[in-house]
Amino acid sequence: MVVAKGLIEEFPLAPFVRRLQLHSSLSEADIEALRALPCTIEDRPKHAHLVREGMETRRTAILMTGFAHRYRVTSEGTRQILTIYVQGDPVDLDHLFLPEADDAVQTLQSSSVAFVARQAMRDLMSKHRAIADAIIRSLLVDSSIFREWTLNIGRRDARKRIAHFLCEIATRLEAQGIDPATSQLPLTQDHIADATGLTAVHVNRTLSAMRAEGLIGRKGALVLVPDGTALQQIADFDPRYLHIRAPDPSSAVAG
Amino acid sequence: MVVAKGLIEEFPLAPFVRRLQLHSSLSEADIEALRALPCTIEDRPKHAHLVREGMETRRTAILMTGFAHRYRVTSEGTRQILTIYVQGDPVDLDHLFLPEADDAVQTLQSSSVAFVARQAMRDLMSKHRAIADAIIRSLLVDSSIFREWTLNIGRRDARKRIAHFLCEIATRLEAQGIDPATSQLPLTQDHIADATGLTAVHVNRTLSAMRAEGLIGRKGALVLVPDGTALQQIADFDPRYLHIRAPDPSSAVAG
DNA sequence: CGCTTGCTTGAGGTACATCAATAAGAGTGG
DNA sequence: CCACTCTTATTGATGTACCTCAAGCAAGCG
Repeated sequence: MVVAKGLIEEFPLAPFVRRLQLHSSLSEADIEALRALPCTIEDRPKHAHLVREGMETRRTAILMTGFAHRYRVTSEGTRQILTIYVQGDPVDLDHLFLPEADDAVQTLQSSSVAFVARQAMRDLMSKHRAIADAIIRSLLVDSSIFREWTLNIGRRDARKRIAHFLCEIATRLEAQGIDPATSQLPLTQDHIADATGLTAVHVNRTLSAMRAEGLIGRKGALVLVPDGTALQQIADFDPRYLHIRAPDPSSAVAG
Repeated sequence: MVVAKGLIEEFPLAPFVRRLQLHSSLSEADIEALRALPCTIEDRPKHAHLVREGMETRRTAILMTGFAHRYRVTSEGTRQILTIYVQGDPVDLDHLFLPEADDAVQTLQSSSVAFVARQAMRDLMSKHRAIADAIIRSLLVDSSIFREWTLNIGRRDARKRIAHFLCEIATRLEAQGIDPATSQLPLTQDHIADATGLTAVHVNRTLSAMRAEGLIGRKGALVLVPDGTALQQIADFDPRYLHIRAPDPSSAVAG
């Protein structure tokens, strides 16, 4: 049975499907199977933990709206943010295959989260080869992003690091159909510091300088500038590591 | 047909199987299938590229002996080493699922490499669920290691960073049945610098200090100290992120 | 041997951290 | 709608871990 476009828009996991389609092409049958995947949508407040270190989980979480971040903490208590999750991102696919979580995932603002039973997801993967591949590809892209962060923190100065970090988020939001120039990022300067391996004070000074040059938007709430070309140049940003493929018109989920 | 232990020792991909068993348990049938997997073993000299950025590959490489590293380079030409590969590590499983390589992999010393046709590996995965799971788990563990490097570089000082880096390699070598105290690591101080986000000069000074304290072995060729407990304490090293499970006696490949 | 590659050491500079205080929002309850 | 509190942003002064440049040395290797 073919599903009309209008209907597809409605189904709960649509942002997730869109996310998978960023890297993989799915047939109508695959999409239909994802549509039928049982899940529960729950709202979570700001700063809620979706995953905690050492936790064992029976279900896997997918971010439907809002933002979250994954982090680890040193024995001295300093935090390193490891990645930012945006709409449509599965946040803990690791748990489908690894027995215990090695880091924590926390919402950045009140968010809506889809939970899928671990076994249901695995069954789906074994029944639909293309979905299994799409999920593996999703893991690999995440992995590529982690590596880019290592490069970013290890080999770029504060200005470039922050610029690169912002470029990545903007690009990923855009790929998910969200305009980064209008949507405020719920990131404090502390978050940016912990994501880039800097201190909040230094992030503040660097951001001020960048704002003065018009590289990023207004003070207070962080807003990205409409045309990020200048920012990308500073950041040495090459989006290839995100592996976002040209949109495939034949299997579009979003209008 | 059951394979005698003695025979298993012989087969070419044994180090790879041992590596998979670090995280997954495989049945005799699975091991037999891996044993039958067609591959060619080739020797590569020091500094040979196994993967190059942008390259498209029909076959996937597994390190049988020796060492290699994965790296990226900024537009300014600075290098960041992203991970070290040791005996048994598959170095480019990404290519099984992603069309193009986003970083380069280079040997650190003359090494022996097994090449498996991309399609053969994928066929094996679809026929043997446990092997597919083992490979996915392998990807996830790699991913966890990348994240730990981000934490290491982002939130620890030079001394701890280097200590942590060395602890990781020692632990991974040990898990593969190699004694890190006797095997010399073919790492220059340049490599350590690029892996930890430091400069070679600073690595040199930090290593000297650590040697003076007896934390690591002799000058010249880098050798790890037999008992790395002190090093681990300094490094804030908790091996859980490596996800090495207790060895499973029922399916041991190595004696 | 000379040449290359990697290690070592010194002097001086700087990008970032730390500490500390103030200001500005943003939410909350009365 | 104000007063209160808590969080986040801002700014200044000072410190330091690490970088840069530069030179000398040791050792492997053709």
